[in-house]
Amino acid sequence: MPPKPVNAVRSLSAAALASVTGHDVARAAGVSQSTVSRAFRNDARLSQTKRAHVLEVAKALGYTPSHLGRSLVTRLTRTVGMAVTDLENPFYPHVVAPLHDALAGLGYRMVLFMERLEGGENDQLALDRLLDRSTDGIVLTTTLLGSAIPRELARRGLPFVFLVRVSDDVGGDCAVVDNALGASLMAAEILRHGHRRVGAIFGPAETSTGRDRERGLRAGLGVADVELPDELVCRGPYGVETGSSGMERLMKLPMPPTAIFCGNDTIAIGALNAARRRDIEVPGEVSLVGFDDLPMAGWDVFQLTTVHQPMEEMARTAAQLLVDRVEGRSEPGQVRRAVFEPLVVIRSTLGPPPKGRL
Amino acid sequence: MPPKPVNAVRSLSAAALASVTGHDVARAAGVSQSTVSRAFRNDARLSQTKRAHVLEVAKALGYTPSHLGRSLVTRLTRTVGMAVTDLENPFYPHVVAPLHDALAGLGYRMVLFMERLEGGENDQLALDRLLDRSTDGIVLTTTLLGSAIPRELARRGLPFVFLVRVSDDVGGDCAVVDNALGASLMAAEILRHGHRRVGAIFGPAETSTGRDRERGLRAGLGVADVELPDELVCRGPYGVETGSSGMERLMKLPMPPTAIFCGNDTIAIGALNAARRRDIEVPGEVSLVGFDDLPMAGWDVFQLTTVHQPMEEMARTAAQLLVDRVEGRSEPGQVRRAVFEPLVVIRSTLGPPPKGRL
DNA sequence: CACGTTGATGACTACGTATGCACAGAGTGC
DNA sequence: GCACTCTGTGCATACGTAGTCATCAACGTG
Repeated sequence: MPPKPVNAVRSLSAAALASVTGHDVARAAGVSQSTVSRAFRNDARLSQTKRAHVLEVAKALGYTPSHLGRSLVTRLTRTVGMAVTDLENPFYPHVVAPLHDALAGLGYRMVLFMERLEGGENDQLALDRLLDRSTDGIVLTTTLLGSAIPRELARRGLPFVFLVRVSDDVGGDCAVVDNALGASLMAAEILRHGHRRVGAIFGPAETSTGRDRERGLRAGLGVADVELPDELVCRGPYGVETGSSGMERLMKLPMPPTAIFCGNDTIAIGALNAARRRDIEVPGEVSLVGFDDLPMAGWDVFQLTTVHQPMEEMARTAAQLLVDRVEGRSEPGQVRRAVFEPLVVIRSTLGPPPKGRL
Repeated sequence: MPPKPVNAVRSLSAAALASVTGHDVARAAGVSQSTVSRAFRNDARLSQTKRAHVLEVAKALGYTPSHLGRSLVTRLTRTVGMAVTDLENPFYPHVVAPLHDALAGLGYRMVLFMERLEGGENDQLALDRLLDRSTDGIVLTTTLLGSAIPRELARRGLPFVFLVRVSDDVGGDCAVVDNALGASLMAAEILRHGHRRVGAIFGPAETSTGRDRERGLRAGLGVADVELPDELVCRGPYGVETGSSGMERLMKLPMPPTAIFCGNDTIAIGALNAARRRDIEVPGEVSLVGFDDLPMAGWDVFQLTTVHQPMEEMARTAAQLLVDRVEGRSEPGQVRRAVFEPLVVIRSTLGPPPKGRL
């Protein structure tokens, strides 16, 4: 009786990659695998002649050491994860890029974790990917205030650092700008121009930036006894749409504000778009300010007055803080907070209030 | 005699992560590691009761299967690399994000490889990172025409796909828009408005998009015997600065063009900025068109007439093509090219030439 | 000349997981 | 009661690398 035909729908052989390993190089060079490993790691105990020979053979065979094998045994991946929710927001590329470069400078590679939603079962899946040891540490940039993620990371002992935003129920190293201070400085600037009827389009209240910038603005205006009545306040996610619809609503009011503080530059740009659409002059009829100082804010079509935060420096610092944790150079119990100075950048969307509306 | 004190400056224990492994779970649940593995992979041969028990114990211990261990033995990382040079260019976030989502939908994660320069020793380092088996395949988006990278990937048998740009000396699956066609359609639109003196600010000649869009524009204008004299042509990288300086140069000419074709939207926006700076009316004094149709192009402050390319669909297709390769569903020798239809989007930066300058 | 000493190298194992194989026990048909 | 099939589980091994220990040759040195 002939053998039963093996009908298994074998998981299609993944292109049958003839991956060349250290053993192959060893065989071809007439040495042991250990020697190949040592040659690539420039181990001092290996003679230079043999090292040169091994490297030559390796090059001829097209050998590249496997990251998986190496990481498994060293228990170090030399990889850092970065959690971002919304890369299409013009803000994040400007934090991802410098962070990538900073990490590269420290010998680490960067992996992007983009998660759309937070909460629910989805959350567990996302968390698993953070915790599966493919990464030595995590940079958190889009954490919501009540997020379970930092808590879970702390519980599992995976190093992390907050960048831009923080979550205050779980302590952790962070690199942020002083958002409240920045907003209050901008409030002073608004007051200095003579505004007394001020509106705002804030970002989400469940983010530390949204909350702190609101707090700073209110405090700063309070100095001159200027209030921020509810009817002059809008709120929404950090996107152009929020600014656009907020602007529409505020300017339709019987007594619209003479200046509007926007939660970030993206919102401000959305507001500027609405202004253009409705033929509202800025700053002629209404002044508009942002926060972040995106490169875009300086473009001639915008010339947005805004609050600068030193993104490159913050990213560099976050990278350093995280790597220090990963490599065990930080005190385990001690939290290191890097708070940067905001800087008001004067351009041309903030002017005096229109005559007769003061 | 007391033992000699071990003074070794031991490589600072990386936070001494008590990583819990499948063996730990097995011990705690009173089963073997194999059973733990089977529980997590939902192996049919495992009884549901035991599976439930194992998962419960695993959850209590906070166990997450190691990506390294798994990938090493399965020889599949379920990870795809994406090579990008310049994330701060407003274009790329809009390709990274949909690609990430498409890959996630297919069960793959995405890793970003950002390399600043191409060429030189730097190149070898970057290449090594692509080839170290940390990835099942690569999406190439910023390939230069003569690049060694696709050649090397092909030689090593690592699957890859071109997205947006291609390199023609090495064949490979790709998802691109028909750039030449798009540019020629735009040329027809420019002609239809009555322009005869047309200028251009092209992207880099060493990119397929730069080359093909130029070719398409010239061909499209040629239909009406309109030439593109050298003095009306600028070239530069795909950034706002190129558009800005190009615009300055062209509009200072004794006989400036009445319409300018820009290599992409970013260049066009740079040109619009220069126009704003110099108080040049668009399209009153000069018409301006772009290519890509970034979300930004539709903003009220720009209202840029441009050529749309279906980025989400292209990204989805690229993801599918690559995964087909990785999982061995594609014919090894056969190249699959997905070429998408461009679409001219009429907004308000293209109008008739100014009277008396025709 | 016996004995450390040094320097260079290989054999071997661990890392955490998946999986082929063996095997135990329960059920089934005759 | 026996041969047989199933079902569930554990054992052992492999994946590619780093690093520990042993080995071995060459080389002074007293």
